[in-house]
Amino acid sequence: MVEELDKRKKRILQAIIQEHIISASPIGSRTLAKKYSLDVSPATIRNEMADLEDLGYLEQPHTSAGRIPSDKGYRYYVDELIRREEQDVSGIIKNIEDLYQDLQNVQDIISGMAKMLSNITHYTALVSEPKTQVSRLKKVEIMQLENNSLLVVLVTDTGMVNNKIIKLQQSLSARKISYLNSFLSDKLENKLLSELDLNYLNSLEKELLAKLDLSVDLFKQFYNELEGAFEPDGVKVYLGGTSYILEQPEFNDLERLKKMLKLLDQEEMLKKIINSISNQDLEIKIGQENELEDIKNCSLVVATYYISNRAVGKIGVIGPTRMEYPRVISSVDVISDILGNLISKASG
Amino acid sequence: MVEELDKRKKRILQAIIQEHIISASPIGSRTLAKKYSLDVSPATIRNEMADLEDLGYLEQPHTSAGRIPSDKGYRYYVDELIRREEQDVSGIIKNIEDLYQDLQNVQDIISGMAKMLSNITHYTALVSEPKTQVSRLKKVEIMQLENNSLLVVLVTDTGMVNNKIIKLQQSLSARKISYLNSFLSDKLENKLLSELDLNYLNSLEKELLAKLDLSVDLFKQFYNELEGAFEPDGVKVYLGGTSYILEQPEFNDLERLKKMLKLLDQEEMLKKIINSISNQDLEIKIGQENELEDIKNCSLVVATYYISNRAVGKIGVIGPTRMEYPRVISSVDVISDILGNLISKASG
DNA sequence: TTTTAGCACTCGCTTAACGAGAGTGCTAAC
DNA sequence: GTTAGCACTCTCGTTAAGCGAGTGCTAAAA
Repeated sequence: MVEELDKRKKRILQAIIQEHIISASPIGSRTLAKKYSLDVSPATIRNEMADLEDLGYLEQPHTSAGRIPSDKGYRYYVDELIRREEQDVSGIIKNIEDLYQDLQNVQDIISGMAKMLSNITHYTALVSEPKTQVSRLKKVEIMQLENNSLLVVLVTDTGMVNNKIIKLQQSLSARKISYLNSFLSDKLENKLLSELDLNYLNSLEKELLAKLDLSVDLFKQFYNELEGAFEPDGVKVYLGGTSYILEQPEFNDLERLKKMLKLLDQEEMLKKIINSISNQDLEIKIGQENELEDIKNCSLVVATYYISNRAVGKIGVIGPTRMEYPRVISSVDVISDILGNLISKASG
Repeated sequence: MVEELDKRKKRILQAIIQEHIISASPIGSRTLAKKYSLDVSPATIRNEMADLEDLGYLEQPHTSAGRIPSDKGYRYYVDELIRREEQDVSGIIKNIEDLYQDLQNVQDIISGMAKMLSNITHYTALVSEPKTQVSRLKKVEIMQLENNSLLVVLVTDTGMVNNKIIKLQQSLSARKISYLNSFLSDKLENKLLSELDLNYLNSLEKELLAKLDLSVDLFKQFYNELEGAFEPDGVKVYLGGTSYILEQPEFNDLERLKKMLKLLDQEEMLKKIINSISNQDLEIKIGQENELEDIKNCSLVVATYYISNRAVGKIGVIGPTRMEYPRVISSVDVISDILGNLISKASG
């Protein structure tokens, strides 16, 4: 399927894609001959272009228009024609990490990085929260707010803090609360959240009720929260720079624009999108390569970010297939690193 | 300025507005005569329409088009021509409160209500978090996470919970932490957040350092958080149903749509919008009545919501001046009540 | 005095026609 | 294998014509 192209074909394919990325319109043989020193006449280029079209790398919107790259063309470009390290964004970006140093709340860091990534790339950015399944519970604490309301605080080692106010019929003595805290700390802390399943929690409930005279109510609410707060599907997805899609000429069509914006408005959809990406360090999905019907005319560039060597979340951008891949790839790469670092530092 | 209109003029104005709200296009005399039983000929209606235009209630996009309502026309409609209680949405909405009963996190309640309001009205909804200045600090608690990191939890009586992980050079003994907690509880809890100014905090710092051997670091970080978390401008604004503006024909113009979406993409702007609304129970701003240049072609319907009788936040919708005012007004009214109730219960 | 019928006129919108421009594919010569 | 030349195709922007909805005015009717 992936034929080896001769040097001139490569050169021409690359030139067409680069030109198309800039102009967003079909590229003709004359333009190409003028702007790139290919040392052959337009007629020759035309022949080569016809070949590239036969091979599936180019498409013709209609007879007598120039050519545009196909998904396969972009794929070849990304895999073979660009050097990944080419772009040196690191210099510009180096100080971002310092800039965001004092954001110590994970949510703020994530939404900050979503904005940052979209600003750098000028595409819409997507970031998922750290996955809960691979997180450990670092701290469980119950505090009394008023006589019959408690605050439950849960902290994971990925820095996610979750809190809920629980209301009770009865009030609890300070002694009971303190017992409860040490009991829960003992049983829950440093456990993987995936270990805290219904079975385990039920057994805890029994054990606890045997020792302490408590309303069933409390524990039920408590583990509702635990389950709810950290359920796999509950992982939020943050968006940055939605309005950048407005700058893309491919969305000048009102219908397409509407479709896209509606899509980004549904959180369910964002979750699906980001979950459709495998756990590679950096994955690129071009057009039809996407499983989801609605984004088959888009490209995704998504990296996995790490907290203490665990792959916990994803960060990337979504845009038209005509995307500035080299710049975007470097940016996503760098920002994903920074994101991991910032969260690691913040969550100590 | 607000002339009294005779009965027929009122009737005609109302008919034009109602018709325009449905059709989104200029209304002519013939249409009006056909659809509404006004018992006069189109010619008569034309004369009346010309009068209404002279008085400023109607506008003509161009000669030989029908009339559309002016801002003044809508204002008259809202003030004089609709009965506020007319719409009975309460029935449909009654069970929303039950539905959301178990959402006990204030942020979730707010974003849930933003979505709900936008779904009911089919306009974009805006909701601001409870203002911090009028909130009391209900609970301050510092917990040890690891040797040199602490978790600070702040809870207000409006149910807002704020947490931050603080890193220190030294580690603190359990005794010190417990002392710190009772000290801070004593000095900070049940105070209005507006009272906790720099002066007060500085005096606390002195007092504390005198009694306890602490790194200056800790307290500095602590009150950075306190200041930061609850600063007036920090109040977030939640959006719901951005994509509903796509359904409005007035935004079928790509340029206008872009402008609007960019606007809603900037949180700063949303804050300005919602802060431009006075503290009335229900305020309606029609087109030019808005101070902000960018939304002079939009209408806002915004209600204040209350927690234990304090006006703490705002909830409303933004849409084209051609808005279904009666339905929107009732909806905003009802939902603002529900929002207040839900938060009160959750933070109770 | 108010209402109405009649009518000429205006304006926006849609459709069709047309020409310019860009680009192609093919053929034949280099 | 490469290139010049050329007829052909297709899009896009502009112009013109026709339609439809609606108006304002006048003069007659109520």
